[in-house]
Amino acid sequence: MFKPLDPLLHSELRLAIMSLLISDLEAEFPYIKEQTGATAGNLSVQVDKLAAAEYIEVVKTFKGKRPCTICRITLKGQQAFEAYIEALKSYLQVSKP
Amino acid sequence: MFKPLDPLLHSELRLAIMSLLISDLEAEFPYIKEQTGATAGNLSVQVDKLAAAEYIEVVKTFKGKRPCTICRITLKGQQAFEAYIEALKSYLQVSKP
DNA sequence: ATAAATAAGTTTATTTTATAAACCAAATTA
DNA sequence: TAATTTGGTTTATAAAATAAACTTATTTAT
Repeated sequence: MFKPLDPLLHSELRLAIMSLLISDLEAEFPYIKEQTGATAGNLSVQVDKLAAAEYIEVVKTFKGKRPCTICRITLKGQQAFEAYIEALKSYLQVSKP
Repeated sequence: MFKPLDPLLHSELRLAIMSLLISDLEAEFPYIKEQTGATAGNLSVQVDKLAAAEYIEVVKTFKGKRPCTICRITLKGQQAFEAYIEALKSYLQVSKP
C-alpha cells in the first residue's frame, strides 16, 4: 500500500540539497546554503549524512586562497532520489484499488 | 525557491494516515493500523497530533460492546494536505529558472 | 466458573533527528 | 593591527519518531 520513504531523503533540508544537485549535478557549499536558507551548521551536518550514504560526494578545493567545498550528486544518489519520488507517489495518489 | 514543508505532514506515518483519510474521509483505528503497518502506540500518538492540529477529528464510539475509534479528516486537514503536495512539488520539479 | 488469549487503545520511555549555538582558522577590510 | 567577513566544523539542545510496557474490557477455551 504505502512504500517506505528513505529516511535519508525524507528530510526537508536534505531533500532540498538533493533537489538542487539533481538539476545542477554539483554546487558549492555557500550556494546551497543560500538557496536552501539553511544555517551553515545544519547544512554541514546534513551534507555529511548524504556523503556518508554516498548519495553525494564532497570535494574540498580552493577558490583562490579561500576554501571551497563542492558537493556533487552520485549515481547512487540520483537513483535514491528517483526511488524516493516513486515511493512518495504512493502517499499522494488518491487511488482506490 | 523551496517552499517550507508542514512538519506535521512531513512524517511518514502521519502522511500515510492523511493519505488514507483524503480518499476515504473516515476510517477506524484498526483499519488505519493495518493499512499503514504502524504499531498501535505509534499510531495513537500520531493520531493525537493530527487531531491537536485539527487536521482530523477523532470520534470514540462503540461497535457492539467494543470501543471503536473513528478518524475523520477535516476541511482544514484537506487544505493542509493539498498545500503540502504543492510545497513538495518545489522539491521534486527539476526546474531551472 | 475461571483462566488464557485477544482487542483496542494509551502512556511512558528510549532512541533518533533536526537544528542552532558556539567555535575555529584564514583572509579581507578599515 | 584590530575588526569583520568568509567558510565552514563541532558540540549542545530541543523536538520527533518509535517501540515497549501497560490498561481495560471482551471473548474463547478448559
